[in-house]
Amino acid sequence: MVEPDPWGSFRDEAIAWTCEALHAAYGIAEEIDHLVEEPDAELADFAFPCHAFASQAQAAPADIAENLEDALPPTDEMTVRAEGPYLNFDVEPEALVTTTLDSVRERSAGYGELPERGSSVLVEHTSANPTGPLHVGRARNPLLADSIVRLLRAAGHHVVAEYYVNDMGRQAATLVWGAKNVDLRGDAYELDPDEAEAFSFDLLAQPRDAASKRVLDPGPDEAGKLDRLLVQYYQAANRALELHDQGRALPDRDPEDEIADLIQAFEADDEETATEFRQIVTWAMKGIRSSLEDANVHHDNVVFESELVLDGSVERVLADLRELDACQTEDGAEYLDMEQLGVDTDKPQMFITRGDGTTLYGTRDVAYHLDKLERADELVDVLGEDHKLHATEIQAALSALGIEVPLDVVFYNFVSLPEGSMSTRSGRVVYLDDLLEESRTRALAEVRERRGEELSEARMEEIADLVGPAALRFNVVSVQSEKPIEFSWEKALNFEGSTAPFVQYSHARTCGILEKAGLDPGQAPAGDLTALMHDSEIQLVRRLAQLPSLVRECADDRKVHPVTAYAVETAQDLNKFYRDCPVLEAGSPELREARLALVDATRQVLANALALLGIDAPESM
RNA sequence: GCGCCCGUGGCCAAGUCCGGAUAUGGCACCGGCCUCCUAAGCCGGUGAGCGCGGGUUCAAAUCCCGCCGGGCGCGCCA
Repeated sequence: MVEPDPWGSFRDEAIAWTCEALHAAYGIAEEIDHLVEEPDAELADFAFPCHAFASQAQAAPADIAENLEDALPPTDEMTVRAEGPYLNFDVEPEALVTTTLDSVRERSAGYGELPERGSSVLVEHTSANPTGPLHVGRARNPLLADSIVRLLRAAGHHVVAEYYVNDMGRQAATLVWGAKNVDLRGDAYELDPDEAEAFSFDLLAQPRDAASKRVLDPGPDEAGKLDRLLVQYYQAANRALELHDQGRALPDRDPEDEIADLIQAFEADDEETATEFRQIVTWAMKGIRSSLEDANVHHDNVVFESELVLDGSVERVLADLRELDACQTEDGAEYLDMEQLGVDTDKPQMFITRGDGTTLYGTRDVAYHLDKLERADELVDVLGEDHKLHATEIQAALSALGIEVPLDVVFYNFVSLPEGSMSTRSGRVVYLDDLLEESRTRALAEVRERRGEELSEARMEEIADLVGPAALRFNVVSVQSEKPIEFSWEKALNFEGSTAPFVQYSHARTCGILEKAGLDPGQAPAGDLTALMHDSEIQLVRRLAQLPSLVRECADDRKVHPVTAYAVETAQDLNKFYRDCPVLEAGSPELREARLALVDATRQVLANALALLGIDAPESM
């Protein structure tokens, strides 16, 4: 049985020894896990700063370090030395190399994965309103969350990724209203001259003309990617609402009322209305899911909020919420008094029904969380930071119902444009599709320039398909999720430095070496590894050893940016090794074999790290 | 106005949760490296003391307080 987590096992050992020595020398018995550091590689693998115990031990930190060193038995796994106030540990190269490379070889694609934890986690993510294509601002959600899902799976959880479709709210209703009432051909409507330019849509008294029919009953080839068409109806509907408010359009109608009527009819399960919503939402979702597939993001399950309303779940939750003392009424609408629930928020009232009796997003989301809870042990929601208040509200509502939900919410900041945040409604957006397409095109140009003479056109296109979307994904996900990102085409399409293409390229190099050695990936012989002694070799192995620990940390903290850093660092270490240590022309057959094993292991680790990011590793590029 | 998040070389990020050894990468810039396993690469160099001001501590980019700048929120929207 190989060690699944080489670095973690050495670290645990260093901690255990330090504890023992601390106890033996000073009678101190304390948890010191958090004190043990991993400083720069030249300094030590693990370090224990002794300052913390100076007063307890009644000794200078440097003396403590000396005493601890003396108290520790020598082993062939790790060396220990006192250096000033630090007790430094170095894993013996031989132990490091054999433990690590054996583990990688044995576990191959599973290297990095941790033992089953037996708990199930339901990760809800993306859940963008089905009103149009995914834009880059929101796309941070699926890109981030899909990697969190992969990390949790690697960490041994059973994970379900779910998309919650808000098909019954005002946004969806606005789109439906638009699809039924707006003609996008845009000629005859009378407006101020400057308005006409901004709003070139024709609002029709008659629903379902040619254009809206196209939405409600599209031809076979339009059904695939209808989100881009639909969003125009959504934008037009919003524009109509705005103009109507200003008294400049639809003087004898009230779009707002008509939208409210749609919601009421849907909640009352009016068949025709339900069909319209379902159809339009399904088309929008088809477009969104196809974009997600292009970005290699997967959901295991899609839940429509209307299901929860129509099957009575929301009604049952509502009944329970009404029982609460905190539930009060204002103008016929019901709300929960947050202060009474002991929650200090910006909004003291959490409305759970409208005056017309229809429910609100928050109410339905409470029901949805209860539903999720029946299907998993732990919940993770990935939400934009604009949902922070909403998240506290539903958690407050849930705990008011006496349900402690093991819910972890991961917030992210939006990707914005230099001129401000992206907005579907206004059309100030960069769509994910366009960016993916652009990235692919750019990648193809790059491959052609570099390898145009050697590779076939088909192969170059394959590579571009792997590299373009990967560059984008890597880029978005390499920044800590709570930091804002300002979008720039230049950065998004950069293929040098800390990027996916650099990591992929390094992976391709390992494959190139193996190929020249006549070996298939994963087939390097398990020879005598003790020949690996060069600093660059050891540093590379050290890096490989760390993947499982990284997975544990990232999965537990639900963060993915350290994985991108790790992938880049591994590639950098590989490139240094590549520079310093000839493989095919190594000095001896033993060394050559050992280096081939290291190359093969690195190939595997790079591929595994990229897999956590939803990125495929090409064998050549 | 109130609440939450962010503020690190010219630019972009890591490090901040759990305070410790000369602050780590990338882009850009300057200078080198393709008779040698793919130059989407490698080596060297210039450049920050971590928004500002206090405080705690043997020790602060990391903790506390105040301020400034940016984002988000404060809907019978989602």
